[in-house]
Amino acid sequence: MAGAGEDALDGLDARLLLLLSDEPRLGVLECSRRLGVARGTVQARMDRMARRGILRGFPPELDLAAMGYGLTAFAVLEISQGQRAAVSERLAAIDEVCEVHATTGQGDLFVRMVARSNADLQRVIDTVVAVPEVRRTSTSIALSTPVAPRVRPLLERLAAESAPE
Amino acid sequence: MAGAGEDALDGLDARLLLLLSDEPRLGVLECSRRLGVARGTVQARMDRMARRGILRGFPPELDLAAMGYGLTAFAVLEISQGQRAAVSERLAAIDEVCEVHATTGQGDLFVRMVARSNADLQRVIDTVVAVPEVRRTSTSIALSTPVAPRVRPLLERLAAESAPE
DNA sequence: AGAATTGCTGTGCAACATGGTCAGTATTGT
DNA sequence: ACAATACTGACCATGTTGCACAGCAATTCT
Repeated sequence: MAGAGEDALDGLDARLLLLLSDEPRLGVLECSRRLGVARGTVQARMDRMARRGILRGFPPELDLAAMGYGLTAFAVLEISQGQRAAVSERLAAIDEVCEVHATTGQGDLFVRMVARSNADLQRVIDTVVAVPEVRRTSTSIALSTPVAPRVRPLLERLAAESAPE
Repeated sequence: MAGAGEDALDGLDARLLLLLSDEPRLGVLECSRRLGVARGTVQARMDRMARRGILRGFPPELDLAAMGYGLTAFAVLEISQGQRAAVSERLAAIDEVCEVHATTGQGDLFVRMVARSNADLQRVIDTVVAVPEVRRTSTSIALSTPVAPRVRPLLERLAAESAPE
C-alpha cells in the first residue's frame, strides 16, 4: 500500500475524475479505454468514490445567465446574535438566493443571489434585507468572473503527485 | 406558440431539468418515460438547451471536503487600480483558488478558496495576499453552509409558471 | 515461509439504451 | 387553405451496461 493516508485518492482516481470533468457523458467503457485500464477497474473506482462521498453525482450544469438570470450579486449580512438559523431559513425560502454561508469575521452570513435585471435585483435585495433579524447588509454586484468555479487544479495536482513514480 | 418571450424555457424544459437534477444519470429514454413524452422530444429539448448554452453538460460533482479539503475561506481583495487582470491571472495560478469574481463596491475581487487544514489555509491565504498588486484583504472562514449551491427553486418556479394552464 | 486477501485484467453474456430515420398527426402562423 | 413546426410511436444497427467468471500479481497476516 501507499503507507500514508489510506482512503485518499490515488493517481488513477484523479485521472478518472479529470477525464469525467472534461467529457462528463463518457461511459464507463470509454473511460477504461482512455485510461488504459480494465472496465471493471473504472467501475470499482467510481463505486468506491461514490461510497466515500467524493463523487456525488453528475448533475446538469446550467447557465443561469443563459436562462435569463444574468445578474449575480453578493451580500454580507450582519445579523442579531443567535439568529443564524432563523435567518438562514428565511433566506432559503427566497428562490433567487443560490447559496448561503455562515462565516467568521465581520459579517455573519454570506449570500449569493441572482436576478434577471436591475429592477429584479433590487427586488431580490429588498427581500433579503427585509428579513427582520438582519441588522446590516452590504451588497455588491458581480461584474465578471475571472475564475469560474473549478476543481480542476486540485485534481491535476493529485494526478501529478501520485502518478510520477 | 407561447406567444411571449420566445426562446425561454417552457414547463417541459423545466421539468426535464428538474428531473435531471434529481437523477442525473438518467438516460434520454428514462426521462421520456417519466415525463410522459416521446424520446425524440426529450432529445430535441436537450439538444436545444445545449445549443442555447443553458445546459452546459453533466460534470461530476465532487465533494471537496470528502477529498480532504475541508476548509473553505472567502477573501475580499482591494487591488491597485487597473490591475484586475494581472491579479486575476495570479490568483488563477493558485490551485486552491476555486472561484474569483470582480465586484462593485468596496472590495474589488472576491475569492473563494479551499484548504486541507488550518495550517494549509494559512499558507493559501499567504499566497493570495502575497500577490503584489493586492493592497488590502479581508478573509473569513466558512463555518457552515446553510444553503448549498442550488438552482432548483428557480427551476421549480419555471415549471410551475408554465405548466398550470 | 506459506496462506489469505485484495485489486486489476480480460472474457463472455443477456438486457437495455443510443442515435438515427421515417411516416403520421396536431397545432400554429401566413 | 397551405406551409412550417413540434410531438409521437415505430424501426434498426450498434454500443453500453451490469454481472459473473477465472487467472495473476502484489501485499498483508499468521
